[in-house]
Amino acid sequence: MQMTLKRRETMHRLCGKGLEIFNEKGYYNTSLDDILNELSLSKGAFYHHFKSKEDYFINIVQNLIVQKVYALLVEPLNTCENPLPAILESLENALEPGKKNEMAYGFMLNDFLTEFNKRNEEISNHLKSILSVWEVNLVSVLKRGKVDGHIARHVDCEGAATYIIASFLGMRSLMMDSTNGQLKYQYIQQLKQYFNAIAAQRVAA
Amino acid sequence: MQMTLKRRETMHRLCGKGLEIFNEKGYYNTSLDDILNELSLSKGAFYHHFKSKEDYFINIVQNLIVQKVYALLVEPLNTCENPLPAILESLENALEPGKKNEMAYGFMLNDFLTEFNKRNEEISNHLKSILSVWEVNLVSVLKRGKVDGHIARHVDCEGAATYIIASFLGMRSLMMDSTNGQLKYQYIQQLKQYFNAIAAQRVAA
DNA sequence: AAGAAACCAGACTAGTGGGTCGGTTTAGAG
DNA sequence: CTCTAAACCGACCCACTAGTCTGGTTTCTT
Repeated sequence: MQMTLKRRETMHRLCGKGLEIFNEKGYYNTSLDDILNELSLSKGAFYHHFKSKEDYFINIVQNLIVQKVYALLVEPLNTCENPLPAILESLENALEPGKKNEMAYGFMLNDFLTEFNKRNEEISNHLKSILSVWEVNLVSVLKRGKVDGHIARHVDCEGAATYIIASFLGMRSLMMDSTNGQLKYQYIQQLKQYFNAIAAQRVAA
Repeated sequence: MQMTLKRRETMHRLCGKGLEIFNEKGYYNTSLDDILNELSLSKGAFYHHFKSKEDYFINIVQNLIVQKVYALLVEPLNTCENPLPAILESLENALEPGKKNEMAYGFMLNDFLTEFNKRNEEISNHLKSILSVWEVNLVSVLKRGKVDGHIARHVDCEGAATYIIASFLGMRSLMMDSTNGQLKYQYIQQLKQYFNAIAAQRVAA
């Protein structure tokens, strides 16, 4: 099955570079040749592995993007401590500029969501389902926090999750330009204020 | 100078319909013919009035979009009361589905911002400057609220403004699909929580 | 060794969409 | 009524890009 290995390797290279360039320039503003030239591959190679540009991108979404969201935004939530600081840390980390040349700034979710929204329903649905996974996990973690007495009982966990996601996506829109260092700091600070408001009151005595 | 009137009228029709369709389908996903057909105008007519598609859109931004942002998000802030409810109301109103067929959902700012971000720096800058106007006004209103004792003294007004804008932009991303009625409600509720956190404590007695 | 299957090169097709250009209509001034 | 200039028309041009096709090369199987 050596051929399968070769296949996997080429597809992997294609997906990796694809995500990189799509993230950089946007999906519709990137031609296949842009990617192919960069990898010294040809149209023939590409269409041997993927049946269309759309199929290709869905592949990228379901492999690479899903993984990233899990690693950055879902798994860090599973600490047994107070969920609020855990959420805060995951968001802060996700907004971090990429180490070295890697994907930066909580990457792309908002960008792709917006780009495909009015253009390609199928891809749009894939992306939304990723968001949905994140949301579900956020909600469940918040609810657990309520049970554990870290979050006030009156809090609407679904609403809170939606709100957190919205603010995060919005920050990505604002951080697109260069002057960003303090934006992230400001965001985290204000989020803390909000978290204070939904945290259980620690009544001393 | 009747000709100038004719000119203005045609340009006005073009801009209005343009904003409508661009908002609906996105700028790059809308061809000039899409708009021209709708108005029964020709390429020739278009290029008689605008020097390019880009020039055309900048025109739309600087006339129509600026106006809408002012009307919906800036002017409502100028009440002499507590700024927090005023902000809340302006956001709620801006997220309202358009009456009749008008532009809906706090319209387009986030969408266009994202669409042009990696594509057209000039337009991108125009849009950012609109955001900036909103931000400046938010900050000044917040600061006034601090002076008037409605907002806690420790609050970072710039940070708060950024945060409010981010959450608003993010909501737009989330509200793109159909199931939205309660999203807005959730958002407003959570925003209230946040506002509670930054409001001056009313110590009774 | 030979044949098949996977892999890849690159010219070509077809469709799209921004922008151009010469000609035609319209409307207001004299 | 004429004459001019602005407004407008629409066929055409050109650059770009997703996707196809043919043919060649490598790699595995038997």
